[in-house]
Amino acid sequence: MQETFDIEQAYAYYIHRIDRMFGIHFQSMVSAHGIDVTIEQWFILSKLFKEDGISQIELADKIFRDKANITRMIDGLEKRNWVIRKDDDSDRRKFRIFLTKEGKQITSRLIKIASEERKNIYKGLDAKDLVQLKSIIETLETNLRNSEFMK
Amino acid sequence: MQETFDIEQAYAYYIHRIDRMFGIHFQSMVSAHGIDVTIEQWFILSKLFKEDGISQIELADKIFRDKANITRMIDGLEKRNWVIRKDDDSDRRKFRIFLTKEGKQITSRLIKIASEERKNIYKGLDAKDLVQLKSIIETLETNLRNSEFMK
DNA sequence: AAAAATTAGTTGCATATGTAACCATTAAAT
DNA sequence: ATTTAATGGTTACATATGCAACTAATTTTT
Repeated sequence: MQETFDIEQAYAYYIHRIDRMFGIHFQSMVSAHGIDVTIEQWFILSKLFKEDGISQIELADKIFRDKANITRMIDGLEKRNWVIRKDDDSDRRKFRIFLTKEGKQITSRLIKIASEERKNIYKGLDAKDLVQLKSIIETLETNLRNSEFMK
Repeated sequence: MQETFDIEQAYAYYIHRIDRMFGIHFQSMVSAHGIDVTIEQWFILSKLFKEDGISQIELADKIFRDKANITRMIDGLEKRNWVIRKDDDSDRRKFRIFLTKEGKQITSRLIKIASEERKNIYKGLDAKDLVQLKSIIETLETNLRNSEFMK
């Protein structure tokens, strides 16, 4: 068993590779349109596009980065005037993050760019495949979350 | 179309999340065994365990990082006496990377640790699921590689 | 109601990363 | 055979990241 272990059989490895490819592909794709955004900034922007006014902790949960990182990403987005922090009325520890007008514009552009490229990226995969992929990943997420090693 | 865009439907997002969970889970798992290794170092070690003596460029391709990063990772592994660089006889630009005795020992331990935890992580997934996951990811990889945005 | 514990967010520091420029060697073009 | 281009690897520098310590506000405990 141990002697025949093969990293090529390990899904974490495949997932890691494809994740890195997605990141590089995304950045190159948007930069071809003259936009400078990382894939994680894009995740944040599109989250906010869907649901404005969420807190930094909620964002941290969604993209699975720690809150220190979210602070710095929001700093960057705020510096570009794409998002704005507003105080939460009911809890003065919190901020609620909103897209500005410019933020909405750039996110719209990104959505258009990403949607068009999807045709190419998902070529050869049908709806059923994608449903299955999502379901498998959700199972993996659940198992990882329940692992004794995830706190 | 654009108005109904939803990041939750984007597979890059799911893949990114699960990748980060895998990374954190791995590190916490091995550190519970008193070992300090990142998941990427683990990828390199297990590659070498399977096929000793490959070059840095080959490693860079396999884990999809640039060669500058591989230089630094190999530096780190060499500093711990887990791997060793040897000159390539037929091409004096190249190194061939080998596991040392200690490197093989630690990799054996890691293989044992990872194999045991796999039962938990893949719980609820059968062989067919995993074959399908791999096949879908391979299609995505091919499509990304063929994209105009990947050079 | 005071003390203790949690929570949301920020900051500092040490380390990791991406990019581009660089060396040395090998391969290709002329 | 000499120049030119490409390849494998390293280095420098600016930026990004993970972690732990910290502040301020809120909740829980007593």
